[in-house]
Amino acid sequence: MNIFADFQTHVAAILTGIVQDGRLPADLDLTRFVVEPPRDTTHGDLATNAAMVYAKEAKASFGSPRELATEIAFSLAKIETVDQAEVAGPGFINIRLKTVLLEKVLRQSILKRDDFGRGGLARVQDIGSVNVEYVSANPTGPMHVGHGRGAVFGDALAALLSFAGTEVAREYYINDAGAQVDVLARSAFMRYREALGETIGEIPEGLYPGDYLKPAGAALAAKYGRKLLDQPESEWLELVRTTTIDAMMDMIREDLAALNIKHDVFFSERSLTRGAQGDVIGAVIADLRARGIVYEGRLPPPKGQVIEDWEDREQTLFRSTEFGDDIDRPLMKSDGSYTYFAADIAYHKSKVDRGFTTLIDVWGADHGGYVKRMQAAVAAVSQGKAKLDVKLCQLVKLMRMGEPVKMSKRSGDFVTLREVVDEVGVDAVRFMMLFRKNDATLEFDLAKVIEQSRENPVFYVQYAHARGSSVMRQALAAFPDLDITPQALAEAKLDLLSDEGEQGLIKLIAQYPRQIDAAALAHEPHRIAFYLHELASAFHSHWNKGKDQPQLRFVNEERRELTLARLALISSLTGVLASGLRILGVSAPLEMR
RNA sequence: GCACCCGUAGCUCAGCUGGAUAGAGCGCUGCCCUCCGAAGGCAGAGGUCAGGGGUUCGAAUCCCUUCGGGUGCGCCA
Repeated sequence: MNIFADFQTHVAAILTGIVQDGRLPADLDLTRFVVEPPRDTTHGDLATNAAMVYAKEAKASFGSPRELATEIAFSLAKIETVDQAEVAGPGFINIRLKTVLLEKVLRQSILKRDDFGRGGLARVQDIGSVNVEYVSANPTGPMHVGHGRGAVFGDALAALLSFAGTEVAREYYINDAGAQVDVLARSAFMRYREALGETIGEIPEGLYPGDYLKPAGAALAAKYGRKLLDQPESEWLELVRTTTIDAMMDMIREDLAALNIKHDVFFSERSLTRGAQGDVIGAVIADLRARGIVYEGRLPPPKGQVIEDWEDREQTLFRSTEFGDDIDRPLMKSDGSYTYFAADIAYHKSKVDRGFTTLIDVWGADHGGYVKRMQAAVAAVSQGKAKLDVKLCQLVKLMRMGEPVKMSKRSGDFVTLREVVDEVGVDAVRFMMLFRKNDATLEFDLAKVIEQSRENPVFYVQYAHARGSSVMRQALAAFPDLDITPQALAEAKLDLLSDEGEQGLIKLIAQYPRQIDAAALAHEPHRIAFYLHELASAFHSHWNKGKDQPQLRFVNEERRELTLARLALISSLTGVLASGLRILGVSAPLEMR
């Protein structure tokens, strides 16, 4: 249950009443106002700006926003869960709830457990089913840390959307069709020769030098012996390419699995031209050409940079300018093959054809220049029915004690994701990747994330969960026969939770469903990480008060009823922490070791 | 030259799609804690929200512009 959403409905109903009286215009957009926690908690439990938002429309019947606010507040005050509703400032309405309502929220959060906060988005609006495409790293080597950020982000976003009540598919686009996979095949072939005892020396410029191809070469040697050695490249290329891509994808899947990431669909770019459907890209282009969106034409050379071999020629162009792009985009290379963009159009059309209406692509920030054309393409192939949101993930700067980490040469010129995961663990990697907005660069300090201190947000949040669990154990030690099942806790005398700190925690817990909805709607999983940090902080802070004021401690051996009520709060709190952490893919430990 | 992203406390960053007196951690200053609910606690100082204009009841948030940083700019993916 989401009290913010509930009161959004209440206020909308009151406004509708005023509309029916003819004192507000009939076409009033009732989604414009918000019900939110007030900045200052002394103002009350909820606040709405409704009267100010509709000030203009209300001018005819109401002298000022405050006048409209007064009328809304009057109606709100009649709701039985409302203790008080008063107008403040320029026209805010501050609502103070009866404690029974917050107690009800607490009770529900205990009884619903994992379902508290779930499914809110589905009730608010129909998002349709969502396709999240993330990682999509080229199958030419192990994943590096930058890939990891996109991977964790996409995975958490998918989990968040799913929790919020939308259908979600997690998808990986395998770029297995371009020139670089041929380079991969040639690189693997070098390792194949090496595995058969040849001295290959330095890997030639332009090929992939990394050691990670050695196993692939050895596998080829084991499978084909010396058979391929004397064949021309045209004979072995496809064979080697296919097996090597498979090996690379296995490696990538392992890297992802180490982060607990699993995709539903791996979509092969190659399948768009060589699959059962034949040349899908050609078909899509033909279709768009018939609609006048693809044409033959010339492009001006780009300004501000010199392209030496610029050749002014007529080419096949996608009319992306019609959908907001800066320039029309080529679909065919001069050698007659499709551009990457052409394939990507067909791929995104496939998503649309499979029924997705919200497409989310997670890319590295260096692909920012590609966003407009892809959105144009989605608009074109879906006839405007599907929306593409592209989430760009910025760089990750690896640090150790404040110093930049030197790049390892062992497996190329980057630090692999696997190295980092092995060093600091999944939880630290996932949480830190999400404890920042996706489009802000991220400083990741390998030393700090494993520290057990307040400075380390991963530890701080996990510790809150562990501390809560520890309270439960302590309570059972003090009252061995205590029934702490959710049913029993929900029946505790929750009105005993009268301390300011306890009330603050309850109000924060009541915000969880709203945080989920807002984060899901904005496609911003980092909000959950920050919310959890805030919740943990409030808990630790209240806990610390128990040092000077023993009467605030959760377990009170003299007062069984009070202890039970406080355990109810703890149970709700750890439930929300665990729920949020699960969305982020971070474990919620029962104790810190 | 053009497009996109970023610019908030000394540092690293939030700021709930336009709301009330702009927040957190680190660092800094002061006090408390060595009778373990202290893998610390409390309090305080610190801001031209890069600069300037605009939109309106109200702007860190939206628009324009300047400056500064990043990314990209047929036939790479």
